[in-house]
Amino acid sequence: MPELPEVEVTRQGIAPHLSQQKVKKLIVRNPSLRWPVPDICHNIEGQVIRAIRRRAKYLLLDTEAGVTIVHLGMSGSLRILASDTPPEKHDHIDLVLDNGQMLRFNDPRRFGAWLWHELPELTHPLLSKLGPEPLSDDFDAVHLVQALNNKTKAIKLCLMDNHIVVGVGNIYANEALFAAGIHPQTAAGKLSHEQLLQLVVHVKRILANAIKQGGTTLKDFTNADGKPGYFAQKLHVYGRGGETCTQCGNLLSEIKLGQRATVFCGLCQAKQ
DNA sequence: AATAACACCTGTGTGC
DNA sequence: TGCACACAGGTGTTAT
Repeated sequence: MPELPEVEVTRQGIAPHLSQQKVKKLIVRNPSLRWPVPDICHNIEGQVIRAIRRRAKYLLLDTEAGVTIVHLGMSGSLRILASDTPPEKHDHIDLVLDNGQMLRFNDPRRFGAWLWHELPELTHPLLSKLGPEPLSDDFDAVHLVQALNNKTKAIKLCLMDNHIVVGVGNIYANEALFAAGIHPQTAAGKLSHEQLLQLVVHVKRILANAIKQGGTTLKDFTNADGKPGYFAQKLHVYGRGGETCTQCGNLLSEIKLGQRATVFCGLCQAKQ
């Protein structure tokens, strides 16, 4: 479900409900997520949630005692509900607040994660080696030139590599490459400075726009209030293999890159 | 060191 | 209707 825009929309949705609220109880109904939910996560009980941050696709709940780290994986979602709402299928975790509400974590595929870290700094192994945030000034053409220098890997795979830039998943990698007119299989190190500049501009524009639209709802993404996102109406290539290019009318090609569906226009994104 | 493939898991859609 | 199979928004781990 979630790429960076969906995670950010979730953060914005839950933050007002959680901020400065005291946690009464953490209920872990099914601890077998991507990693077993550690018992130490219960350290959040009795704590006040000071801030709700996002780093890459991780959500961070800050307290005096430590940080809860949440990842939604492929199919996870968070909802704010009344704390007496009966759990349904795949409702694995409830963070129950003192005020009668709770944060409920649902994840059918269980690729998501719920972890605990003692320090407010982002020193957790999952967070310490991440590349820059795509919407920050640290993500620019200079950074990409340096990070992609001499790389033979396909540019699309590099865009989706968290060491190079975080938060760009399969949907937005396809969309950004189309917008920048770059063939997804191009060796990353072969791109010109101008092409990398274009890529930076479009990654930022598309992600920012998707956040503004409430994220992309393909099948089941909803925000914390249960509302869908509307960015799917703006997708130019993702999920449109075999259909016509919105730019030139050519039929869009579909291939696999890193076992992920990759859609592009052979004319607008000509190979180098 | 860099790249490619695999793994985790459930739900859904397709074709027979 | 049932079954087998491919595929899905992610990413750490293992193999090459």
